[in-house]
Order: sequence, then structure tokens, then C-alpha cells
Amino acid sequence: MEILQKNDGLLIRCDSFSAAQTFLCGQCFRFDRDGDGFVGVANGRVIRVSDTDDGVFIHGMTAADFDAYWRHYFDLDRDYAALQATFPQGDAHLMLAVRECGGIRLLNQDPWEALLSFIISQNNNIPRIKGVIKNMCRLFGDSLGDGFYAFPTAERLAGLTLTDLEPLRCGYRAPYILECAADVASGRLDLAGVRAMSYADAKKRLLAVKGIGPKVADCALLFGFGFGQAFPVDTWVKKVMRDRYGDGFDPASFGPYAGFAQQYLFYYERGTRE
DNA sequence: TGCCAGGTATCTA
DNA sequence: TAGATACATGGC
Repeated sequence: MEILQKNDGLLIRCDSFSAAQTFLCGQCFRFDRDGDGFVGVANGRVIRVSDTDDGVFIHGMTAADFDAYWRHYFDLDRDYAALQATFPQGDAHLMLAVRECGGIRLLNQDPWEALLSFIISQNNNIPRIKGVIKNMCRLFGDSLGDGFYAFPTAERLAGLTLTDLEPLRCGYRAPYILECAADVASGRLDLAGVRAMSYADAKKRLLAVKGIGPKVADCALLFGFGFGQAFPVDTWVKKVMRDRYGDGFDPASFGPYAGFAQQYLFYYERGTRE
């Protein structure tokens, strides 16, 4: 990886890194198209990122800020070629998905944001998930200026009522949001503790929260807690499993980074690549 | 207009 | 224990 300070930002030259694939692959919900790039909020900061012929450009970024947070957020210290080499090389479909979607970086997202976002995502489509989360941030998150808002804290949401959440139009998920927020705010659900657990124990702990099933738990564990073996199975992945792998398929056969393989397959299957 | 969406809880046999 | 059904809402 090579990092160059440009006039007004940083240019990241790195294999296996595409802003478009990273932000469009369905792992996060707070980035939108902005001209020739993407703009969004993470870690209470607004950032703009563009693909260029010369690499990925992060607008207004300093090397110090990059090293302090964003290098890890974009998972840039991971060797993706080595990771992909752990996949079963005889799996032609997976190899094709990796080849077509190899610019995906699995973002190291905030655990709380990932957990709540995927609670909202259940039985929902991505445009509407983004809409609900955007409204939730606008109503209950701190203003960051220019119409951007931070993701609301668990403490803030825990103090709300179902009536407060009505403008979100999030349906039957509203009580799940309040219950999860209360669990986290009270310390009953210790997110740092979950991160320190084994994958099996971490999943078991999340499944004990009402509104969190196997799919939401695995999404949170993969995207927010750094468990690369977590393998979320949604309608799209079920379709891949059914069409390509047959009944009785064990995701563990993809290896220790099965979750990454899942993300390549999910993005490839949905056909929203660029 | 009807199907479907990055599912889960609950009921029923 | 496994399969069926209800659930809110709106994108397409």
C-alpha cells in the first residue's frame, strides 16, 4: 500500500480497494453517492471518498487522522490476497465473485452502529433501511453540520418511547430498537465484552436479545465485531447456497474468513456491481 | 397491484 | 423439534 498526501486529502494506492464496491456491497448504510464519489458518516465524522484512476482519494484527510482511525476502518492493514488464498481455490463460482468484486474492503464498523443497523435491516430492502437510519440519525443523533448527523448513542435511544420512534416508520422493529438500546445503555449487553468472546459465545450472547436472530447476529459480528468467520445467511445467500452449493453446505468449508467469502458472493449475486 | 426485502417471534402439530 | 404464519412498511 502506498499513501500520498495530495492537495486536499490522501491518495491510497492499494490492491483490493474500490470505494464503489466497498460502499455499495451492502455492509454499511450511511454512505451515499456524491458526484464522482461517496459521502457519509462514520465515527462521528463526515468523509468523502472517490475512486480515481490512480487510487482511492479521501478528501480533506490528513495522514495523522488516517493513521489514527481510518486505516483500520477501511481494513487496509489486512492482506486481502493472502485472505483470498485461504478460500477453496477449486470453487469456480467463489473465484469468479472474488475476481469481479475484489475491491470490497470489509469495514471495521462501530459495534453498536452495526448491531442496531442490522436489527433495522431485517426483512427490509436496502433503500428503506438507509432511509430509516438516516431519519433516526437526523432526529436523535448529534448534528455534525451541513445536514450530517452522528449515529445516535444507545443512551439517547434508551430514553425514547415507541411514540418517539413513529416518525421512523420502522414498523415492528421499533420495540427491538428500544430494547437493544436499553440493554447496551444499562450495561446488560456489554459490547466490548462480546468482542472479547469466542465467536460461538458472542453469537449466543447476541441471540439472547429480542429481535436478534442468527442473520442479524452474524452481520453484527462480521461487520462490527471483527469476527471474520461469521457467515450471515439472508435471502440472497440462501439463493446462492441453493443454486450453487446444494443442501447441507457448511460455510466453514470456506475457511476462517468465510464471512468475507459471503460478502463477495452476496454482492456478486445481487448484481449491483459497477 | 402484488411481490419482496441483508428475518424473527410465536404458534401449532 | 420442525414447519407455518404474522408482522410494518414501502421500493419496485
